[in-house]
Amino acid sequence: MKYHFNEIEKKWQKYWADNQTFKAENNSDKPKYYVLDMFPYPSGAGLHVGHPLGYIASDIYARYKRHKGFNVLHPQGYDSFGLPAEQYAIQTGQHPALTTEENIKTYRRQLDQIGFSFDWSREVRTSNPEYYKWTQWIFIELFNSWYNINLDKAEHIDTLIEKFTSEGNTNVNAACDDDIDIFSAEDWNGLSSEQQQAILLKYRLTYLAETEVNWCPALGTVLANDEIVNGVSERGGHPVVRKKMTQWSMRISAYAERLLQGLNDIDWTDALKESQRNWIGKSVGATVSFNVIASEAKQSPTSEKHVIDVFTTRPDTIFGVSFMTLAPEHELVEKITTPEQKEAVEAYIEATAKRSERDRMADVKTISGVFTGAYAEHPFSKEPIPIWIGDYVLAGYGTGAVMAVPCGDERDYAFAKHFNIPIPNIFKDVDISEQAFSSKDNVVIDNSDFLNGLSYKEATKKAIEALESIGQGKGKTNYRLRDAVFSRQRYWGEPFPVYYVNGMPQMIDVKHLPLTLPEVEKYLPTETGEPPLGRADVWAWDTKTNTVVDNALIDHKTVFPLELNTMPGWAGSSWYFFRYMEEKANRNRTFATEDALNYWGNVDLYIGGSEHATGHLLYARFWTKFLKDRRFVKVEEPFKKLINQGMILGTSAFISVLGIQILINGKENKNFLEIEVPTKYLIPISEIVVEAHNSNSNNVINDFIDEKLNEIKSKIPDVNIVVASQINKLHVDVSFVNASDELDIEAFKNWREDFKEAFFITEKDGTFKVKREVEKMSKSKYNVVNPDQICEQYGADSLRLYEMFLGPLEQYKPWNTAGISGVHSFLKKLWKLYFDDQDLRVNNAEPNKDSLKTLHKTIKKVEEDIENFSFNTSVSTFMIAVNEFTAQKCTSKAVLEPLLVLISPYAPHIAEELWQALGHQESISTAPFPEFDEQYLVESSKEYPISFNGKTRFTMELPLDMSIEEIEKAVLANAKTQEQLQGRAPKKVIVVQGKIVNIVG
RNA sequence: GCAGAAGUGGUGGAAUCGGUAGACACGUUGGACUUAAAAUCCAAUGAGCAGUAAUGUUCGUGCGGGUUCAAGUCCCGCCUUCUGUACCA
Repeated sequence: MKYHFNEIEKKWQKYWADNQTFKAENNSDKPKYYVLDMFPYPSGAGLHVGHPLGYIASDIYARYKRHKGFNVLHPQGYDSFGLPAEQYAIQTGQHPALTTEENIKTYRRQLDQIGFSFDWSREVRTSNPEYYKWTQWIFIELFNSWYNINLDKAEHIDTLIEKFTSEGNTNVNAACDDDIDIFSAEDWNGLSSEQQQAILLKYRLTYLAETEVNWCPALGTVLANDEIVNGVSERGGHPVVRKKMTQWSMRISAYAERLLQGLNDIDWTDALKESQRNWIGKSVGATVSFNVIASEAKQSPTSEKHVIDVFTTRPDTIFGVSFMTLAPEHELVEKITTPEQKEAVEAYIEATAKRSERDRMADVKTISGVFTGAYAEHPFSKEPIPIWIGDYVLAGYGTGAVMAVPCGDERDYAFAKHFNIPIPNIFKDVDISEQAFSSKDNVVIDNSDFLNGLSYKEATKKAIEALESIGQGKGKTNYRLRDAVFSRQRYWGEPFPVYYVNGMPQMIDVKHLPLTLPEVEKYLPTETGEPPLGRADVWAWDTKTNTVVDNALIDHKTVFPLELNTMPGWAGSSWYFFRYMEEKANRNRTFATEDALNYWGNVDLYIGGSEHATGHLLYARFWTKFLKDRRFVKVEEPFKKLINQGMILGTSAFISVLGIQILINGKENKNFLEIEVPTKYLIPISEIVVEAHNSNSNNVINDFIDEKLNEIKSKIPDVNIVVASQINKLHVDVSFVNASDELDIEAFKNWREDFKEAFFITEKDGTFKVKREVEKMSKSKYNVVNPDQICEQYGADSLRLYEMFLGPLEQYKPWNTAGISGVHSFLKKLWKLYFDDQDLRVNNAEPNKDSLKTLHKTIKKVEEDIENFSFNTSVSTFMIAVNEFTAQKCTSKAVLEPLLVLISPYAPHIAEELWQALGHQESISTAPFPEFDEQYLVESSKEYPISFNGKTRFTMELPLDMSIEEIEKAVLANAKTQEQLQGRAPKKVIVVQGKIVNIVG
């Protein structure tokens, strides 16, 4: 019987679906294990071979855990809100829901054919109203919460209102906005409802705030930093302006310390934890307030006093301050700039506005800045300090202002040198004539009044105390992590369950949710710059009927306007892993029942790309911590163990094309003197010929040009002919290239009309070689490989094995379809162990010693590999095992049956088929994993490598229990040893029992 | 600039604890089977030198040093590539 993989794979995929083989139980005696893949976005292009890499790895692990007796939850679903569907809708008018539905169908078909053990009964889609109802509910709960720093957790807003009512806010220690005034209980109780709401908004975990955004009026939308190039939009090149917009924000900063500390308790890679730590960016230091000295020109009795607040990690260097730098966008710049400097400052601000934030951050070589003409007063020495602006200071970071200490900071030093600003030295016995001294170790502060002679630590403490005593600063821990903007001016996202009464946001009660997306006629922003929901005619909230009603009914008494923004992509993906815990039947009552949440706890293994390091993975941790504070879930961290998979790159194929252009009397003329002569030739050249040409060892190309030239000259004598030639590289579709890098010329000609008639310079044997290069897989590079074709040609089991065989999971590696024949023939060899041409050849023969040894070393290795996520090496191990069993002519069921269980996580279809052939009625999926037994691997002797000065010369088989002395004796007695030594006496003989013998001398 | 990861044959990679570098594959070459092709099977395959051969021998894990009986692996200094990025004050 032959290995008909297509039939086998279809058969078992159907079996698994029909029998719900991989359905997870919420009640089970087995221990639980939750394996999750990062949420896929169903894009229109479908899957390419790079996408399933992580899914295959997690599937192997999930299947392995089932063999190990676990109740495994391995769900899948779609992060189905998103920009591509919306863009497509804008272009075609097709509703994003329809596009999304189509894309999901393709995804599902493609995923099914790879044979994943997903529990599809638990599928979620973020764009389904029954799902986003609960996303809206979480938003409302965030709105109804504040962060109590004393208890270090979020609480319901009612407890805050209670405090305000009884004692005001003097004793409230909350994560809140900076601009909060102190008020008493009486003050609070005397406020109007609107005033109270406005204050509460400053405390809520989600709140409305003015945020500066990159606004592109032409596109009517907000752009990300990297969508802006040289101050204009990447798409279309439209101008972009900085604009303040009122948007929803999430007070993630309240959780900064817990997000940081939580990293210590989770099993993630150090690299990933490090990037989250850097993102959170904790720094300990102090805030210092510098009073601006009112300039004479601006001095007037009414002019307000300006204060510049800075944060510094080095308050010990306060006496080293010789200037201050403000971000050009800093709000004080305009107020303090003197008339003389006005022009220069304005020009600088304008120039800065054109630079992207990223540009400003990466460029450290260019030093630029302008003096504002204003001075600040040093808090202690009362000396005037010049205030500069410079684009190395960013408005969004810290306070947007820096106290510059050039002797202790490289950047400040360079700035001071560049602009000839004094560099006072405040470090004892340190030379700062060439560079700044930025170390915190071995510092003795000098020239610093009361800080003289102190170390970094002592001086820092004392400086903070002194600042506090004069009321111009205090110790502070700063985090880089900023609150996350939660509004998007898009259509295809979750609507906010919010309506506005007198400009104040009001939440819709959860019992009236979901608030579903309204229909709009176009998916673009409105002409007045409102988000697409501004186009909806029926988008007002009737508080009497609790329904969405026509906008015409808005009277601001009982019918109010609804929020026009939608939520960002990360809203739905910040809690989906909890939704999977609940079975579909129970999902309408709550986002997940307590029983389900208690049973599954958190995700045991999470696999996905490292691009989510600081986005999704931080937000999901934030929401989990919030949900725990409010007792909706029990776990502090959502993902216990996390592995980043690398990317699969494409192996692009290029052909070299010789372009010849012939100018006759300076003109490109086909009908010169009425003789038709082609003036352009495009000649593809085989890569080997090009290489020979480049190394000057062959002139096929020059000969060809000469030949063409002579051809023309014979037709048109006595004219001035100029020939220009150039060799260019051209991407060709990888599907036209075989394993030996040879191009299918006919297929290529059919693909590219312009080469239909082209002459191809091939090898002597007529083959045409392409050049290969590794690049990102992308449509435009024609190097995309579709898993559909692979499944059809080689089968899903081959695809699964090959993706793993390519290399370590976390590494970036190129795809080359040619290599798949290796794993495919392995599967054929495996099949042949069980079937000959006609029948099953497996019998009940006693397994021989060698076969048992092969089996048990395979069990050991595969188990270790899976536990270490080293899937590539276990594929090699299978190959070795099958090669050995074949050589041993093994037919014993006692060996071949457990082998199937080992292979089943990797190649489940063939394993099921052979398992059934061995007489089993049940699926292999829960068959117990074979037990490793040491006794089969016990060796009595060892092939010792005998090396001389570290170089192995020959091997000797010696008993393992031989003593070191005896080994040394035996080795020295060996004739080959004497030959190596050539009469010399060895200086030393090193014997490592069971490992190696090294003779020195 | 900073941070992280990586660099091993023609290619993907293995060597998990400092102990026989190149497992397992792809590709290539030669052979068997076949009218032929495909498929399959067998053999060789890091580079150089010597030898008819068996074999011997030198070099060899990005580069330069070091530790060690022994280094792809450990230490110091560099180079290159990839990824991320926030001048964090």
